[in-house]
Formats: sequence, C-alpha cells, structure tokens
Amino acid sequence: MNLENFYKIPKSFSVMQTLDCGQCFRFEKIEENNYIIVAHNRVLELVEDENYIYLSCTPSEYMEIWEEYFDVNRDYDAIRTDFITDDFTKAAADFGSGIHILKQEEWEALASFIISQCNNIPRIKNIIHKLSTSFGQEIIYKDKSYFTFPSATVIAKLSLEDLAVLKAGYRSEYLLLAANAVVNGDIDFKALKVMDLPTSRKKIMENKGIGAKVADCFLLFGMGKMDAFPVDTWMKKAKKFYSGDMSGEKYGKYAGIYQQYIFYYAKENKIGNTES
DNA sequence: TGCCAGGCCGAAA
DNA sequence: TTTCGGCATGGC
Repeated sequence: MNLENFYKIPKSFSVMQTLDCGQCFRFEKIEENNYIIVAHNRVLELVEDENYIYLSCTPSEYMEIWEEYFDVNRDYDAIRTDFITDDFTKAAADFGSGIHILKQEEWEALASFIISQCNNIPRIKNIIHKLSTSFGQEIIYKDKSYFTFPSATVIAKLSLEDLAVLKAGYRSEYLLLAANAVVNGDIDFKALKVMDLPTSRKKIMENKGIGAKVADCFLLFGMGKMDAFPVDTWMKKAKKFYSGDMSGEKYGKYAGIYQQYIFYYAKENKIGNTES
C-alpha cells in the first residue's frame, strides 16, 4: 500500500481497539490494520503497524482535527495506573490497553447513543449507516461513496414517516425530538460544555428519550467530559457477572474511560454468563 | 422460532 | 424509591 501522502504519527494507541470497542458505530474495516472513518465532513483512512499510525490527511488537518479526535496527547498510562486496584481492574485494563476515548462530534454522539438503546451493535451500525446514506452528504474517496452524518438541522426537518426507512422503532421519535431540541436551543452543546458534570448530566436528561446511559455516553464520547462515565455504576454491572473481589474501586477523574475495558473484558470472557 | 440487545418511559407498589 | 411491563425491530 502506498502511504506516500499519509501523515505518520508514533503509535500511542491501537486504532483497531479504539474503533472496535463500541464507542463509535461508523467505521469500516478495509482489511487488517486498515480502516476508514467519516467524521467532521471528511473521510479519513487509517493504517497502523507496530510503530506508527498513518492518516490520510495533511499535518495541519491532523493538528486541527484528528489530534483531538483521537485524544492523542492524554497520558493513558497514568490513567491506567490510577485505575488498577485489583485483579479484575488490571485484567480489564490490560484487555483494552490500546483504547483511546474518541472525542466525537456532539450531535453524532448524542444521536448514535439514542439509537443504541436496547439494541445490538450490528443493528445500531445498520441504522446509523442508513441514516447517513439517506440524509447525509456524499463524499467520494478512492472512487467509493461515503456519507456524512446528517446534521440536527437536516433531521429536524424530517417527519417520523421520513425516518421510517431506518426501521429504528420507537427510537425515531427520540431522535427527532433531540434534533429539534438542538435546533431550537433546548439542547445547547456550548452551554453543556462549560457546565459541571452533574449539571450537564441533569440538563441533557430533561429530554425525552435520553436517560442515564445515553447521557453518560454522550458526555464522555461527544462532550469530552472524561470523568463522565461513572465507573462505580459499571463496576456494579460487571459485578453481576463477576464473582471476584470488587472492593477497592477507585473513582478517579479519568476512571470513566475504563467502562470500555470493564464492559469488554466481562463480555469477551463471558464472565458469569452461564448464571444469569 | 424465540430470546435478547450497551434503555427509557410511565405507572404501580 | 424501586420495580416492572411495554415498546419496534432485527441479529443470532
């Protein structure tokens, strides 16, 4: 593969783990170590090897967009060290040791996690794909069509009948309500950004269809509030699967990140699945 | 075919 | 405050 026009950065995280851990639903695996994502109205191709990550963008575009998007400059090793307090948390952190938390676009993150509720990941991806191809804008990259995520403004102009094509069930109403709330200012991303965590969480949950889980995912993955995900809540969920010692949970500033580790570790290892 | 999915709402207890 | 049924739909 010709990587001549790619921008190269030292490998400080795993693209594969980061994209495929359930925090984003719109990426395409072209082949091993080769991915496409569409964000910020652009198509980005990524290639990773042992030492480097190659991005199909200019250095200035990287600085402007992707450095923050991939949360490149945060010290995840320090966070991991702070998080690990027992064998379970260590296993969880080791399991997803290459994960970075993406800083996704606010509206896309909110809409995606509204759609995610009581749904499985393949179907979430399908619905979001359909949403994009139906109402997003086409971008051609290497002779292939990709589609941007439709803005709240675009979706707010649609009706439930228009959204029926998604076959998203009752989630369509929640999506439409949220889009309208963004357009009319009831949901104000800039205002939410500067609020403290409990206030912003309470505020976003005033909207129908946005409960605790959707709010936490939105605040963590879309608002970049790195302390958004209450790791104690996830510890309790994991505990339902796990019979080991769960004492010594640590609710550090960045502990929310490891909900990914906890969730995937518990799931992939099928901890306790036979009991419930 | 039947169970369940990274939930939320609203009513009842 | 907690519990529970209903909700649309399709992946497995």
